[in-house]
Amino acid sequence: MPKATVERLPLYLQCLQAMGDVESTVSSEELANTAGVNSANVRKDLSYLGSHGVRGVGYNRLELCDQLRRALGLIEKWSVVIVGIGNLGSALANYRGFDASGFNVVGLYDADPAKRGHQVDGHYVKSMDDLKLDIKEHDVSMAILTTPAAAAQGVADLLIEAGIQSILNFAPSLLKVPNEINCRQVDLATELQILSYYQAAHQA
Amino acid sequence: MPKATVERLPLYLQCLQAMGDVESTVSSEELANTAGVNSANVRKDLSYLGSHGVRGVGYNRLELCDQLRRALGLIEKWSVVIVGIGNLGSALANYRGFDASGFNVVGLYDADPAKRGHQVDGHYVKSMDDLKLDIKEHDVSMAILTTPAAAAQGVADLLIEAGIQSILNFAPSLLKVPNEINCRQVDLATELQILSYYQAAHQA
DNA sequence: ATTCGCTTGTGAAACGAATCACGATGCCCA
DNA sequence: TGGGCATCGTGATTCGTTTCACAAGCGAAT
Repeated sequence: MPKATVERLPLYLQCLQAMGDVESTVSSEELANTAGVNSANVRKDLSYLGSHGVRGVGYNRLELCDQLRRALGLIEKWSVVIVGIGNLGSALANYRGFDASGFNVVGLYDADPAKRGHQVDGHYVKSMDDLKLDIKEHDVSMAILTTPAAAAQGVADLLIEAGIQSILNFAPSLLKVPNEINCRQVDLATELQILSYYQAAHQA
Repeated sequence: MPKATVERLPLYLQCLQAMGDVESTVSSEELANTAGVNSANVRKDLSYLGSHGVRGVGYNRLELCDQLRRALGLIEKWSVVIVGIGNLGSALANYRGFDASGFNVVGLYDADPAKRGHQVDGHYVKSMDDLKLDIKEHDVSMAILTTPAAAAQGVADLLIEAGIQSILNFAPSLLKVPNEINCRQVDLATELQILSYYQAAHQA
């Protein structure tokens, strides 16, 4: 499945869920409009799912949701840890959107002893020493990294050693990870900078 | 300038800044390694800046930083408002990375009266009623949206009416905006879902 | 002054993704 | 039962981006 397609599947899922229960069937055209893409693109994307829409009618909404969830691996509930419980880490720990889509935050960790014992969203913040054992014990495969940039690589190495397979990194620093580890970088300042470019260009 | 290039410029800037003051000159190869891209790609990207590296030597690090900042429009200091002061909004208000790259958070707004008067990072949370006037008065051109999904479109419309030109939207809902408005969508759950896909695929 | 090694800048080629265009197909209704 | 309409699935095309490959240029050393 093309990378570009994979990155659109969550969008489709979101759009379908937002449609409410009114419509039992959607056309590629409809979905394309709400998702802001070309309808042929939608059809091609969905065709990778082995999805079978019905010609003349469209796709069954609930069935399509199901297929998307299955394709995205959202059938199983993934366990996630968050490392770095600053402002952003706390916010993510409290974020309800994760649970809603099949992710289960099972532990919060921070290197700063002052943070320990504090409770965030019903979880006690634990020490980095607990990290490795917890990951192995609870079969955690995903981690969210919200440490300062300087600490990110070290923590990533630790996580990988403990058996983590996917990392979502919010620290503004590029991680060096082995090929078999999935890693995505989200940088808030970067996003603003991109906007800044277009805005500056627009004014010129 | 190609879209793909624009999205890499902040990365280059980040890499160059992280290099410390040791090196006064960098080759495309070096920068490519730290940024995780192909060196020819780096050179082509930089060539759009009208940058002139020196053959046999490389690029002057500081000069290149400067050129990147100029290209990205980071010379002028942008004023930013944050709307929706929940967990994520508060975290972003406290985030130091924005100031560091030329953005200045000038106001926080929330529809919930219970939030008013609370202070976050030295700013009082204000009412939505103040939003429009503040934007016009202080010539604010960028907004960060961290409201619940259901409120996002309404707030976006309000912001645009008030003269905002760029929106960074963290709400998990796609915004309909006029063409001339720059809008970027960052969805945390989406990111995890993409990771989920690759991880599930990897295990199969 | 000449040679050598390194690095840039860029045309050309390869690749991947988006879009177009249309045949194929299923549903509804007369 | 047949015709018409709506929509899918997909080959062909176009577009944008990445990568390759190499000539041109600069600096250092001899």
